[in-house]
Amino acid sequence: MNLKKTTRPTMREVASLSGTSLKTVSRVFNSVPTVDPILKDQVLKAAKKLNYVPNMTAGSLRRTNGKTNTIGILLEDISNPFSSALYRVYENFASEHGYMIIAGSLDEDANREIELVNLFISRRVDGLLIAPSGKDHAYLKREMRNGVHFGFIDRPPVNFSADVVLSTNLEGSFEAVKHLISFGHTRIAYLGDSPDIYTAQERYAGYVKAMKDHKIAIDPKLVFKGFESQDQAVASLRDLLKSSDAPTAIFASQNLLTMVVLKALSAQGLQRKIAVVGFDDLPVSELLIPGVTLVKQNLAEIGRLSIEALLNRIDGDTSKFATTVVPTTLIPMGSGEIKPR
Amino acid sequence: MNLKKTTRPTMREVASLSGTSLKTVSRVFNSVPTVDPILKDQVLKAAKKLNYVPNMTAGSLRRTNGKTNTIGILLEDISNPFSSALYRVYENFASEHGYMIIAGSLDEDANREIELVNLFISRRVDGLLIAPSGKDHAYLKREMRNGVHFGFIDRPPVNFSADVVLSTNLEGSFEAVKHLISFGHTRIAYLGDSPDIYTAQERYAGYVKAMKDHKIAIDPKLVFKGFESQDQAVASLRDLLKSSDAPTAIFASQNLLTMVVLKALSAQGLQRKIAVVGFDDLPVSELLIPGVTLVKQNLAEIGRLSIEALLNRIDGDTSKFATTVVPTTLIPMGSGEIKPR
DNA sequence: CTGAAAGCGCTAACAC
DNA sequence: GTGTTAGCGCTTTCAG
Repeated sequence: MNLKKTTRPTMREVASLSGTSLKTVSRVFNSVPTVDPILKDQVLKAAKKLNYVPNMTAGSLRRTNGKTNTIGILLEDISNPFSSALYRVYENFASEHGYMIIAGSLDEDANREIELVNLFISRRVDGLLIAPSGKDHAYLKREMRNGVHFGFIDRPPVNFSADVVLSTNLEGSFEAVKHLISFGHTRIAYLGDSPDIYTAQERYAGYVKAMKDHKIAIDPKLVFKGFESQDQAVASLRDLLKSSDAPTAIFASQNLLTMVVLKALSAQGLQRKIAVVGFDDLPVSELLIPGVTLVKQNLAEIGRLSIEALLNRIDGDTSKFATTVVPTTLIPMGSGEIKPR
Repeated sequence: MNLKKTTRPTMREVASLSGTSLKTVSRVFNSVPTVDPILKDQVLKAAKKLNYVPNMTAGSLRRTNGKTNTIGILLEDISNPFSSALYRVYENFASEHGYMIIAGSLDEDANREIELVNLFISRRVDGLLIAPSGKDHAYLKREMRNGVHFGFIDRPPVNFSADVVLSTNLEGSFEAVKHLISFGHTRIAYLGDSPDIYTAQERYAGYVKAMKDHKIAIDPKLVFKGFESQDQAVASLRDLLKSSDAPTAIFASQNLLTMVVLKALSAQGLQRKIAVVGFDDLPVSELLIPGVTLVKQNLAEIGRLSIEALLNRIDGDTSKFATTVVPTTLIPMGSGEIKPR
């Protein structure tokens, strides 16, 4: 086996081919204006001939501020539309501002969060944007002291301070349930994730508040938090719909759960009988009959605000940390406007 | 303004705190087995105390093979389910094998492809996996000579040789159209992307072959290639459905187009009258009534095969480049089994 | 089994 | 305006 030393050209080789010095080549590639146009031309020609591409990682090693122009993004699951839409916002923004993104999926695993934070720090990211799975972020304090910048999205950090961008989870749920109540419903089921999860807590609180505000007692038989699996959710819902306790309306506090509800209803031919409002966007919701009334988060705005704040921090902004709340929007499409029988 | 020299600890500091040498610390963090357990312990303690995280980018600078353990992925659009599903396959595989992924979206832009290839090479990726937008990949030859490895997915490269993983585009379309024919259809519309795009060409060829095999003449009025926009597609389709030339079945060769078809049909109450088969998966297709018959690509397999091949190349595999074809699967769900009136 | 010296490709500092 | 020297944080020799 021969050593496979990469034959990729270096700045030094460009320098010697162009008859200039290493430093002049460096100046040319860093767009330093005070370079003789003639030399610059020679350098560029030599670089082209050798197919030279600067080594950014070597550069940032010596660079004063040590910046790598890389930011790490930790999302729930990049294959899910919520995360991938955010990813795309970050990708576009980063690319416009000369940054590169590295991203990873956490899958609600607190250990994975710590692993990926370390992995990304070993690549010396300038900052990290996190939709957290962990329940304690004190471990990030040391990293922050070491110069890494942080921003949180979707859920706030615990035992740690940083910029945060959230949706109006409570208010959005409140609005959804109030919407159902305004059509005459009182038996409104709630489907949500485990109360471990911040957003699930908030959304449940919105449901409770709407019910209380309208003096409607909450029937515990209509409240579901944290199914074990999608199949179990479908089964529970099927049983509920067949029972004499069946609700006349359902609030599904998350897109996968909305899907479960829609499947269960259409399996029993109830999609025009029982009202549904879902939290989060749903692909092709407008193709369904009736259309699905949804409370949508403004992902473009969440993405923009969070990365803007992070890049400002990296650029030296030392103002107080801020929590920004981005409004959700209820969009009536039919399923949420069905009246009780 | 004070210099914000990052105070992040270095190997040297860990060495001096642990009373060992730089090299011993290096050995510990590289899991070299021949280190005195006592020294190792001291090093680990010191590292923990200082919150030391090794700098991988500095390491790969000096490392013999120059490997960065990073691979770049160029996809069509990470916010689209096809790309994000692939991304997730790569993320998992890479993470299991000690690699990191950096990814970007091309949006059918050939220049963006070149830009991102250069950007990723400036980060010294070990290899690049590309779902290409460009129509000429001769420019990659120099990079390959410089030691970068390449793999292509979804579409083959042009004027360049590398490993390729494709779906059975032609065969999948052929099967879809044959399926419609078997239910008695002869007026079958084709909706596809611009023939510039490899997959669109292949899928159209599958349509043509199925029609020819069954001696059905193709009516040019039923063939649509490359709409300008989604709105234009909806409008064209609406006009067609109202005209006397209306088809009895539609083959939509891509998921966005399938959505357009379903919208147009449901707007006119035709979803139970006109048969539809779509290429590619469609989120929540099973919620629709009727269910949507689809030709699905095996993304998990495409992802696995392509990254496996790439990592093998990086590890020194110099065997002949291979093109691997992954079968599609037709899944009857209702919409494709409607008979002509 | 351990450590000192050299140097990866680049930028910073300071001459010239 | 340009070049030289040093050195970023690490791994590689190679000598102990």
